[in-house]
Amino acid sequence: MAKSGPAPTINDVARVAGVSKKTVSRVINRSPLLREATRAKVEKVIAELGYTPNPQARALALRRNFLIGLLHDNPNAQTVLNFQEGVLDAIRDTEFALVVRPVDRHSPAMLDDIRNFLEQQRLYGVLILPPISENDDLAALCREMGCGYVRMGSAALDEAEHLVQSNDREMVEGVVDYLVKLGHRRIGLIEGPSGFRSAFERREGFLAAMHRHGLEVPPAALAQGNYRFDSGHRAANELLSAEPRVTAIFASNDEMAAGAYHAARERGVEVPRQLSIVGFDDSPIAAHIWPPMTTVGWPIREMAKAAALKLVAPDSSEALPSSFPARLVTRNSVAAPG
Amino acid sequence: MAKSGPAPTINDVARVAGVSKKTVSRVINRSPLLREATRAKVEKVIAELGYTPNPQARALALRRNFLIGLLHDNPNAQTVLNFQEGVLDAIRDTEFALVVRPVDRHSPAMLDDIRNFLEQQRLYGVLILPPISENDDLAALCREMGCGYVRMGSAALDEAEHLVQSNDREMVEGVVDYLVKLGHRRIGLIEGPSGFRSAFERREGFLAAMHRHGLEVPPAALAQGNYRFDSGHRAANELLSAEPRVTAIFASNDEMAAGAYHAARERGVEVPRQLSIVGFDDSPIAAHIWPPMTTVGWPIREMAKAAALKLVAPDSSEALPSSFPARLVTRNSVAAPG
DNA sequence: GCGAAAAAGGAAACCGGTGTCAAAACCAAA
DNA sequence: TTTGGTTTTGACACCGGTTTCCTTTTTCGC
Repeated sequence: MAKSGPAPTINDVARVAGVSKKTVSRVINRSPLLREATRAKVEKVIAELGYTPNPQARALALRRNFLIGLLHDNPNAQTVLNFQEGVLDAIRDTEFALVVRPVDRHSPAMLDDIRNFLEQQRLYGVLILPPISENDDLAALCREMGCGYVRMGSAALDEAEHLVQSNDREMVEGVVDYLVKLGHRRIGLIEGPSGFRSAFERREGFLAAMHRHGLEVPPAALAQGNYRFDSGHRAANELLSAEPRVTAIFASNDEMAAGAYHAARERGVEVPRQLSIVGFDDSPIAAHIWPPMTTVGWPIREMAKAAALKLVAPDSSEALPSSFPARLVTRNSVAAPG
Repeated sequence: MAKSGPAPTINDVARVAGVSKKTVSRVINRSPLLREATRAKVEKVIAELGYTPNPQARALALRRNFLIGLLHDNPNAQTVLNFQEGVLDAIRDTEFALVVRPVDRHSPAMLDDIRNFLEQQRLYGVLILPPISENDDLAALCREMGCGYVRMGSAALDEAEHLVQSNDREMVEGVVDYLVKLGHRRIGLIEGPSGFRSAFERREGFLAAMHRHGLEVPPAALAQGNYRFDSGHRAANELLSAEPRVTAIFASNDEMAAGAYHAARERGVEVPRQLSIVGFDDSPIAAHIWPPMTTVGWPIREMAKAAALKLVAPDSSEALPSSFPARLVTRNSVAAPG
C-alpha cells in the first residue's frame, strides 16, 4: 500500500521472497516449470510490494516493445476515435499501449517523417487507416524497417495477415438495389477523390449495380467530389442542374451527402420527397442532420479490434474474419420517387 | 543505406569511430565538453550507419520514458482529435510520443483502471481532457504516483503548472451580449449536465449576463440537457412549449443545439427567422447543419500544444498563456427577433 | 620548455529486466 | 542407500544506453 519511494524492482521482490530474480521473472512470465509452492510464495511478495515490471527494461531485454502505433490522416474524426476505442478493446488488460500519429498525406516529406518516427520509437507494429493505408510505399517502408503492420482498407490491398477489409463495393450495390426497388431509375453518384481506393470501390459498386439493373448512367449523373462537405455541395449542384433531374443521389461519404442536403435546400428541392439522398460512413452528422440521413455504417470498432489482434496475437486472430460486412442504416432521407 | 540486419547500436558507432561509447553518448546528448573534431568524427559515423538511439535503453538508463498519455472520455470526437494534433504539434521533432487512453467515466473501476495503466506504462506524464479533467481524485492519483499531469478545463481547477484553461464563462456572456444587442429579450438556455464544470461555467456566464442586462430568466427559460443530441431535442421542446416563447436559445454545446434545430423544425419554427440558436464548440456539425450554426469556437489545438509543452518543457512554456480566449463564429442561425 | 589547471575521453558499474546453461533438488527404481 | 533422470532453481552475461569517477591530453602562464 505504501506507494512512496521508488517503485519496487524485480530485485526487491527476489530479495524479499528469498529467490533469484530469474525465478521472479519466471513467475511474471507464467513459466510452467516452477513449483507451485514457489510460485505462490513469489506471487505473495509481488502483491505485498505492489510490484509491476518495468516495461522499458522488459522492452530492452526482449528487443521489442509493447507499443503499437496508429497512422492516420484524419478522414473523419469519429472514425478515427472509434478505431482507437476498438484497438483499446483489443489491448485492454495487456501490456500494450496505443501510440497515435496523425500524418499529412499531402506533405512530400510524409514517408520520411514516418520513417523517422518508426526508427525513433521502434514500435511493435502499426495500424494504418485509410486513406493512407492505400499507400503501398508506406507498407513497403514498414516491411523494410521490420515493423509489423496491418492495413485497413476497402479492397484486397495486401496479404491477409496485413489486412482488415470492408466490403464497400457490395454495400454500394446494396444501396443501389434498395433505391431501385423503391422505384428510382435516375440515380446520381457523387464520387470520392480519384486515387482513393474506397472512392474507386464505391463507384465500381454503383456502376455494377446500375448496369445489372439495366439502368443508364449518363455522364451528367456522375459528379466528382473530394470527400469534403463543400465538394458535395458543388457536386450536388451539378447533378441537380441536369435534366431530367435525378430522383436520388448516392454520395460516397456522409460529409458530401450533407453538402448535397444544403444544395437541395438552396434549390428548394425537398428531401426526401423530391430527392432521396444516401450517404456512406454513418458518421454523427448523418444522425444529426435534418431529415436524418440513410447511410451505410461499417463496424469500425470490431474491425479495429480485429486489426489490433492480428498485429499482437496473430495466432489467435486467425479465427477472426478479415472482411467485415457493412450495413444499411435506414433513416428518413430516402423515399419512393415523387 | 543498407537497412538490413539489426539496427546499429551505440557500441557499433563507438567501434567504427574509434572512441568510447561514452563519447558517442556525449555527442548524442550535445554535451559541451567535447572537441569539435571529435564531435564531427562521431557525427559522421552516426550518419553513415544511420544510427538512432534505442529509446527503451535510454528510458531505462534515465529512469523516465518519453511517452505522454492522453486521458479522455470522448466528449466529442473532433475535439479529441484536434487535441491530439495540437499535442503532436508540440512534440513533433522531439523523442516524445503520444499514447491515448479513452476511459469510461461511468465505470466505478475507472480510477483503478487508470492506476493500473499508469503503473504499467510509467508515462512521463498525462494530459487530461474535460470532462474527466474535472475529477480531482484523478489529479490526486497522478500526484500520488509521481506522474506529471496537465488538466484542460473551463475553470481554475488546479495550480497554473497543471492547468490550461478556456474562458467559457466570459464567452457565454459575450454570446448573450450579442443576442441582446440584436434585440432578443427572452433567451432560453439549454444547460449541460450537472456535475460538469463546463456546464456550470456556461450557465453562470449566461445568468450573469442576463442579470447584467436586467433581463429575467424564468424557470421556463432553463432546460436541462446532458450534452447529447437527444437531450437538446427534448430540452428545446420544453423551452418552445412555454409562452411567451423564447426568441433565442443558447445551447451549452453544438450537439444539443443541433437537437434544438430538429425540435424547431418539427414544430414549424423557422431558424433563424423565428428562433435564433447559438451553440458552443464549433464542432463540424455546426458548419454542416442547415442553416449553418453560429457558435463559439475555442482554440483547442493551441491549447493542446500549450498543455503538452507545459508537461514536457515547463521552463520554456512559462511564456505561454494558460488561459485561452474563445471566439464567436457567426454563421446563419441568428437573426434579430420577430 | 615546464608545470599546473582545465578539458577531453575512457573503464566499469548500473538501470531492470531476460536468456543460457549448469547446479541443486527431487523422485522413482535398483 | 545409491543411482540416474527429471524438475526446479540460480549464477552470470547481456540488452543499449547513462553515470561516476578517474586518467590522459591539451592549453596556457611564466
